[in-house]
Amino acid sequence: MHPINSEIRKAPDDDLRRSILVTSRELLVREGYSSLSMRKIARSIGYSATSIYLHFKSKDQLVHALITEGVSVLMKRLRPVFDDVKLNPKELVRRICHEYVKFGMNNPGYYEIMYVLHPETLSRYPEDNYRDARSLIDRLSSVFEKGIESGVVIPSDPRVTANVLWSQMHGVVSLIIAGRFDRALDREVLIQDAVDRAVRSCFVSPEPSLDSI
Amino acid sequence: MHPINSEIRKAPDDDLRRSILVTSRELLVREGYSSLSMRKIARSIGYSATSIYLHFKSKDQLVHALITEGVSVLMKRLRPVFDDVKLNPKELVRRICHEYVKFGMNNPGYYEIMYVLHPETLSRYPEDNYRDARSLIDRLSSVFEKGIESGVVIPSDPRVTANVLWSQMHGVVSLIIAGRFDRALDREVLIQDAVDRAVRSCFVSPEPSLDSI
DNA sequence: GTACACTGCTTAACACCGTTAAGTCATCCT
DNA sequence: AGGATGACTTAACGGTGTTAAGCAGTGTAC
Repeated sequence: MHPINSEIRKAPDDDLRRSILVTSRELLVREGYSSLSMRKIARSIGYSATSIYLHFKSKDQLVHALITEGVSVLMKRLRPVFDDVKLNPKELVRRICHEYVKFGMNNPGYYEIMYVLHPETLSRYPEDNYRDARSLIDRLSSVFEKGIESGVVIPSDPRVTANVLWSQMHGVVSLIIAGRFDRALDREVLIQDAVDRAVRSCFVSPEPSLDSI
Repeated sequence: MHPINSEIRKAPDDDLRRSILVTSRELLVREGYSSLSMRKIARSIGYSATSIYLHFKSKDQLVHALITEGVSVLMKRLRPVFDDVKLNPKELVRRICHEYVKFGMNNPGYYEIMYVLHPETLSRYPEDNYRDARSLIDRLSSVFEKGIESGVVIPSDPRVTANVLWSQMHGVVSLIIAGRFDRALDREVLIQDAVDRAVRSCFVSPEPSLDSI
């Protein structure tokens, strides 16, 4: 009960844990994952670096907690779209894609730890924490499944379709975040084209030749 | 002229530079970028860590050299496909996609430093070294350009098309390398579907309705 | 033939990093 | 009062990239 700057004492509750999370989130959002260090976090909250280990077993586990936060932010953006009953499948998928990309653009720090980080860094990320991220893919799959039944989606394994769609969106997002595209290209045009292409590759094209019968 | 293990003297030429490159390439390929350290490289070649700085201004610059290597390996795989005059545009693009993905699968270490690494790590990568990578996109663009002229490619900005195609392939490759897909999904099916979709989204579909006129 | 500069490499050090072990001090319980 | 507990600390280990300074041979100039 005596933090490094001993003037102020914290309440006995585990709000140290909370302030670790808050501060590391700020650091992540502001300066990116590469400059997220235990010591820097500790310095920011006025505790010693080792005190973080009282609440998180390792840096990995702290990052896992941040990933969980990021996933829930993303879900908060996507859920209303999934739940919008007024949307036809095609519009739904299009909106999902745009929301996903927008999340990446607005939260590169979160995006990085969620989807870009090297596998060894997040080894043993608890399966439970993947549940939300996976449920995202599952909901997308079921949209495709129904779409196939009603004939608007090109028949294919809906789970494969969902995952490939995801990978397509991940492609644009990660390359934009990494600053890999030619600067002469308009980012918005790129995104629009990628989404258009992705949606088009899933849904049957409106066939004017059908009503010729 | 007295390496750390002073039994053997190197020839006076700059083959220390070469052996740094060889060793770091091996380390990169064998253990991935995350465990590529100056000290480890130095240990492997029997020199002190600081001797690397006599040939490379920084780790970044060493990585840049490795990136250049990687790009040339990739180009070696793609060039014959681009130059294969027997291929129609659609088959050409399909083969290019498959070669690109195969390169990523076979060289995750290279792929990582070439396309995944965080932007700040490779800040100030000399523009010249991008030339090859960019020429790749340029050649793809011109394939699309000609394809549009001859009516087999869906009209759109060819440069945008090429970049989006690239991003789609990057999506699958990077997610596979990062081990992010559900393990239940077959990797090959995923790749095949992604490539099919990508190609389909660029080329006009064979229209059976045309000959009904 | 000796003095000097140069080259190619070294060791020492700095400021970071994640993480573990051991210690300290206030509070609570008996 | 005294011991246990809990919350936090400092010290340390081994790792990182990088810089500064030093050292030993070689080549050149006088």
